[in-house]
Amino acid sequence: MRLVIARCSVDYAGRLSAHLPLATRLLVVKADGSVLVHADSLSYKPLNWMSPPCTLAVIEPDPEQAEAGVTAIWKVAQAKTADLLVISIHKIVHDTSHDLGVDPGLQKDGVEAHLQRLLAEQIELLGDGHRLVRREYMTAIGPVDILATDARGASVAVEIKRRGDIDGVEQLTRYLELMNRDPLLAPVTGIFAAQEIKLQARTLAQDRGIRCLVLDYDAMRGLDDSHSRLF
Amino acid sequence: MRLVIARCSVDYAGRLSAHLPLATRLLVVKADGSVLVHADSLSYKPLNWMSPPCTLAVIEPDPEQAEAGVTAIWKVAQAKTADLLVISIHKIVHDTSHDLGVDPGLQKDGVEAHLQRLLAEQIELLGDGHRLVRREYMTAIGPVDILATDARGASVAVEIKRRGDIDGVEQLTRYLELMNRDPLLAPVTGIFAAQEIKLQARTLAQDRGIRCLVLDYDAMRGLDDSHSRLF
DNA sequence: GACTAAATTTCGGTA
DNA sequence: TACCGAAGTTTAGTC
Repeated sequence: MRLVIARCSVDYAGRLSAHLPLATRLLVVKADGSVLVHADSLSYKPLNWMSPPCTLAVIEPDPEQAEAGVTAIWKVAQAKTADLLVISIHKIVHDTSHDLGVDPGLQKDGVEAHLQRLLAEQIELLGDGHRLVRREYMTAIGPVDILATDARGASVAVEIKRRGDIDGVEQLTRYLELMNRDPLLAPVTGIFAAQEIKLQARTLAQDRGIRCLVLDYDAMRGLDDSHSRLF
Repeated sequence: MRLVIARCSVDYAGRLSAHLPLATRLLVVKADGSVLVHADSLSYKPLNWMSPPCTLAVIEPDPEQAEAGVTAIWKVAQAKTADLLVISIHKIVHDTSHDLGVDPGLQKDGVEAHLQRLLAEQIELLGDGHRLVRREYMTAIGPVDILATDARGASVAVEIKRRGDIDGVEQLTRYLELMNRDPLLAPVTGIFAAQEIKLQARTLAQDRGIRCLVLDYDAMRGLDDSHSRLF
């Protein structure tokens, strides 16, 4: 990610035409090539931007532009459409680059990861006497969201979804088949936990002996002490 | 505007709850207090943000949080609603502040400023023999968008709007009254130019002897050589 | 100032 | 993959 603070004017031509007069603004060039133009106030939305995929070309100003004080021109072109963003830079005040790496669980994370953490903390929601073994229990075909034990000490594998669909039941079924081959774990029973469980998924789960558990996100959030400690 | 690159986790509670796991991200604190959390990819939209009016408080982590590696906690609270954004900072990689000043014509500008520039370049659109005197001609009550002369050398004041409304006619009327008191300028006639002129505005203008001119933005843009030079 | 409709809408889920 | 609808919607224009 490259951060530039520069005195510049901006022209955008695409689905609409827009022009921003000369002023000092923040220019952000992200790793995927997208460009954001931000002012120092008014909302989270950039004044102008270019969405990926796009390419940035830095070109020299022509004599007339140079005469007007332009030191460099950034041309940001959309790869798929004809959209074009032109930033005429007069003076660069700040220019740094940073390697941020890939953001983890960018969208997958959110409610589902939160639900997993909450259920791990409130493991008794699975039933009296249940105890947490660990979250993200690794198997050969991927991590099981939660591994626990029931009141009798038998293993319980929990698959968590925001919306409980057939796919989730199939996924849990694969885990259970694999885990039940492990003599140290077997017998392993399954719990399919979600905020909302579709009828087809519920039917399939019950047919396979998998218990269904509907999670009340708001109630769980209210009980979460680490949450109430933060807020 | 303050730019911080930090390894952090983020929690938001408001109209929804969201959690972002630990990762390196860009934090932008704008002059109006608003805060943006950006990742290094995927769209112009921040991962999380807080809209103004809001207040930022930096607090010390409690022992348990410090043990987990948290060095500082930013609490960003919305002034009007109960929305709260909590950024748990583990490590600050970069931290700079910059005075950007107020962005000029933030929304007023856009098409209108572009129209003004285009009309100044294509002053013959006012009629044969017209010549540009200057843009943003200063008067005691504010700048007239364009001052020109007609074929006979008489002064012409032009008020430009994107959408021609009653207000714009009133504004031009005030300028004309003032300018016609100046013996060096008088007599000054008025032209009300806009992409679209409302019937009421047109009627009022004609009643006051002000000529109406509908501008074809796309056609003017196509004729603008500085525009075709940029794009 | 409240309401309505568009947005360079974006973003997610569903068929 | 295309369509449909919500969004922490935001934003601009109308009444």
